[in-house]
Amino acid sequence: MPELPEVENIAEGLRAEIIGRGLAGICVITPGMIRHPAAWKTFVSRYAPQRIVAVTRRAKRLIIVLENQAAILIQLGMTGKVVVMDSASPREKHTHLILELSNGRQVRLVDPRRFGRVAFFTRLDPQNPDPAMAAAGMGKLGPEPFSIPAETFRQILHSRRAIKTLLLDQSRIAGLGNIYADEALFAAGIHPVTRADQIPSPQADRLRRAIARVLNRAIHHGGTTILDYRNAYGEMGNFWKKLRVYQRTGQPCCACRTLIQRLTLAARSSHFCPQCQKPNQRSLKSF
DNA sequence: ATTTCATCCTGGAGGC
DNA sequence: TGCCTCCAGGATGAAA
Repeated sequence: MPELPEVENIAEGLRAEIIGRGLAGICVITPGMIRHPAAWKTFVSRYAPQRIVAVTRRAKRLIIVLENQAAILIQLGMTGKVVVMDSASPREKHTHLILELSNGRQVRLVDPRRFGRVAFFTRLDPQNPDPAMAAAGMGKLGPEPFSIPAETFRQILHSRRAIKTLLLDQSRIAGLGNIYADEALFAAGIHPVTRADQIPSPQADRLRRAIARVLNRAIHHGGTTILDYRNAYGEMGNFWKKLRVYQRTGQPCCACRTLIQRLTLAARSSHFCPQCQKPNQRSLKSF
């Protein structure tokens, strides 16, 4: 399940492979994956012969920047992956989009569950992509999780919702998914059901820094591979070896040996150490 | 307005 | 072995 660190690694791998190459053609295999624009066939025919000038990322969205500020956006959803292969190599099942490069290589989007999506832009500012994405109906994104000012973070936590639920809300903070939300909460010693506005500010600041630290470490280790994630070279990430709570239910906590527990919150599993992450009184009452 | 919930979709796991 | 059911959860849009 690609979250921010996985997308960052994919972008990094893609940069070396495709920047400076010409985009010789775009092959849409599954039109249902294209969410924008409705007239995407026009984009495909008109903007295909362009040079790729950059590969960037906004939250979990991968942005391939073309000349004249045209851009292709890929959101990987749960099971999406991007691979670069020779055009002659056999096409994997569930391949939905192929970008043909001028050197005979291909960028392919493979996504068994089709939760991912693709959008084409005739004009998107790589420094400020949010307006174009909003105009495409892609939903608001909160700030990137690195370097959020303490005061901004305090405002984000001003909510009665459980902190875990809040961390997964992309319109509040963009880029966290279930894995790194659990890992950041463990690192900050906060129980997932804790009401966000009941977290004392020293602990809130610990969480703010834990989020950035966990994501940076995951990027450094090539991301986390649970099932499907691969980088642009088809390699698995190594961060799963570093996970402290995620999918470790019943295993001893790395800090205190208490067994990791799991609970369902907002229809998602949360993993936590009941000893290191004590719920406060308010959250106990509301849960 | 805020928050929750069903929905999309396939593959893998476990039960029988 | 094979069939069935359940589960995984990112993002969205409808409903409470």
